[in-house]
Amino acid sequence: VAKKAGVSIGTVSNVINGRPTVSDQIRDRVLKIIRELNFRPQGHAQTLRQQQVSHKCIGFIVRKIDHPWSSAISTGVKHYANQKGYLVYVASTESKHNSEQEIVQSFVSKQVQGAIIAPALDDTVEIDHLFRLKINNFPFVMLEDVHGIQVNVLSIDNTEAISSAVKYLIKCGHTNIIHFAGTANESHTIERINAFRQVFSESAVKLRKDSIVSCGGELKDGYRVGIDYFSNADKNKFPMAVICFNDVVAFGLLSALKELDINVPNQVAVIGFDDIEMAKYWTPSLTTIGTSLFDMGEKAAEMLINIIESDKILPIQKITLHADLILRKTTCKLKRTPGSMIKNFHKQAVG
Amino acid sequence: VAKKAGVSIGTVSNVINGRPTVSDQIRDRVLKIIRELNFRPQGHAQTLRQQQVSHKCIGFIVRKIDHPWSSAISTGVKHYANQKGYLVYVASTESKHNSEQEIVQSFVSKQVQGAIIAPALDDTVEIDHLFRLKINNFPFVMLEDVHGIQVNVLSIDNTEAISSAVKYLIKCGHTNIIHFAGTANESHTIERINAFRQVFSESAVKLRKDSIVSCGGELKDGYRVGIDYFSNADKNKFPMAVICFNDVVAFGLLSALKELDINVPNQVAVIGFDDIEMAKYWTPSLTTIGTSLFDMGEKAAEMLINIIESDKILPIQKITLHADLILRKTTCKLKRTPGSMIKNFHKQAVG
DNA sequence: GTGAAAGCGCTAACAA
DNA sequence: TTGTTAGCGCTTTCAC
Repeated sequence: VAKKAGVSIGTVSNVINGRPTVSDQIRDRVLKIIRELNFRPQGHAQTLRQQQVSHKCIGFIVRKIDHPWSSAISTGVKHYANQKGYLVYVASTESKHNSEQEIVQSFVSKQVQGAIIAPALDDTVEIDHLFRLKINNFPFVMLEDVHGIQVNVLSIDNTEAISSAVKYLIKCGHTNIIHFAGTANESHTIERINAFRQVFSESAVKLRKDSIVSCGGELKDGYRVGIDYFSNADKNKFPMAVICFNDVVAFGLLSALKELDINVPNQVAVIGFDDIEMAKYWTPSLTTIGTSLFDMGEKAAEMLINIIESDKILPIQKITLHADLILRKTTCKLKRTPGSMIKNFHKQAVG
Repeated sequence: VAKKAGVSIGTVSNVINGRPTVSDQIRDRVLKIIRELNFRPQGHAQTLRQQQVSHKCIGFIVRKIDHPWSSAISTGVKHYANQKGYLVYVASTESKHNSEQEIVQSFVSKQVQGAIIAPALDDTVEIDHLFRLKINNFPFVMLEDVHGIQVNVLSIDNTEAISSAVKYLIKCGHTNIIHFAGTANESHTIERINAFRQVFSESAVKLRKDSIVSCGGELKDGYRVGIDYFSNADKNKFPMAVICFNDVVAFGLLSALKELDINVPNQVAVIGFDDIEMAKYWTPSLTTIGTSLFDMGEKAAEMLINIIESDKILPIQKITLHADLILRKTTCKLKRTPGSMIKNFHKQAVG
């Protein structure tokens, strides 16, 4: 290392670690050489030698870091982890599978002690890296179930959630209910679509072929698809109801409906998913389906840290959280029969 | 390690790394022992030995991970970093200073190669850890200037930003302009308050004593303070204008004003700060001050990675970005003189 | 106040 | 196929 450049070797170590047993003269010289060589000590070797329990920390792998869903869960994870003395690193895969593998691998090599993973699933599910983790007894908790391997899972009951939303809409008098679905390939998207289909198969209300609209999971998707769908929409179909893949899609849709002068909730009812903080503050405040994301984060962190701190191997846990329908202002009971509504609202829209 | 438990030692290594030169019988036995002992290999030692350039990665230290400002910048950071083959870890300090120190230290020990830091500043600014970084030639870029040390900085021109907003409001005919200020101790908060004061000192319009309202930086702060302030507000003071610390505070305020049936922008004009994505989609869409946060993230990552990849020490860089006023629907030119407005709007509010 | 040497846990190359 | 050994870059102990 920098020893050749100036003097000895243990001395350099003493300088770097600010030990007082070094003469000012030598210290200055060493410091100068270090700067000249742009020398950066290797943390790995330091911690290895020091046997320091380095800083305890866990990782959280999300699909999109700028999505409120991720952020809200992060906050819960962090809260619990910090209590237990762990730092949290958040890394985003952008739903790319090889990105997930890289991150996982880097966590292992960096001695991150465990991970919470919102998996980036696509069609060709590769889970080699998860097997590798298991071999290394690397603790991790998934936020979605993964087929083909026994893992710890904390997830949400999408089927029940969608079902309660659809049933509520039907009770309100809606017959024309559609779903703005999320990004293809994501397991939440698929589960929610399936749940949507299933509820209809068990109910008197019919599901139309075009009831499931492929949309995406972001604000701009909701807006774009909202404009596309409703600017050409047959007003005779009103009142309608849209269950959105998540809250931000719902926000985008609400923005589009506002622009098209379509009344919410009377002409079109909107339901979101996740209950992010802003849902309550939006105008009109958003009816949505959700469980406390903060609690979910805390729970995931708790599961993970239990595994980390146990010296025995714990049995696999699979926990499913229930989501509640939270009624706000983007839905309401329809006052009249759909038939009479049509003219009424049409008139209103024109006048 | 696990050698004593079963057989030899290099063999265990071979098993863990899935090398094919191991008999099934031994592999199974070793695997079983590993599981029994809950043995987790040390990534540090592995990478040290392998001299693998481990995965290149950088860290991003934010104050609040669930704040859209952080998320938006993260996205830019990640985009640029990934292009260059770096992973990004995001860690949040919750504005706690010792948390920042811990994270920085853990980055160093984990061989994260550089960091972008949104500093958690409080009154007693401690920057020992930053000095330590400099000694180690650890590359970092700050998103706010720090006194007492020469560091690389990418920041935003708060003074110019606030100034342009105030001037615009005055041009619109506003005379009663207030500021919902952010969290105390944060340098953005202080800079914006100072800028606010300064503009008035240079203008004909007077600043009242109570024009700066301590609020906070979150959605619920904007809502709470909005309700407090305007439910008791003297309607004679209308029209007013509020420059908020950031966009989410503005959202909270808009929600409060809606609840209080106060018209935006005619009775109260609102300006945000940051121009986060939702600002455009909110109803009414939010007038705000901002620079592209995505670009800012990219720029910060670019600065950082340049430093990392240079074998020489680069000169300190300080870059200030300009923020533009983005006019949307929460502000407008006032049509009449303030005097005549009062009765007019009062009537409207009652009717 | 400074230098030499041992050894952290692991992998890779080689010997058995 | 398995066991043995050197050595990654650093810190630390102990002579000097």
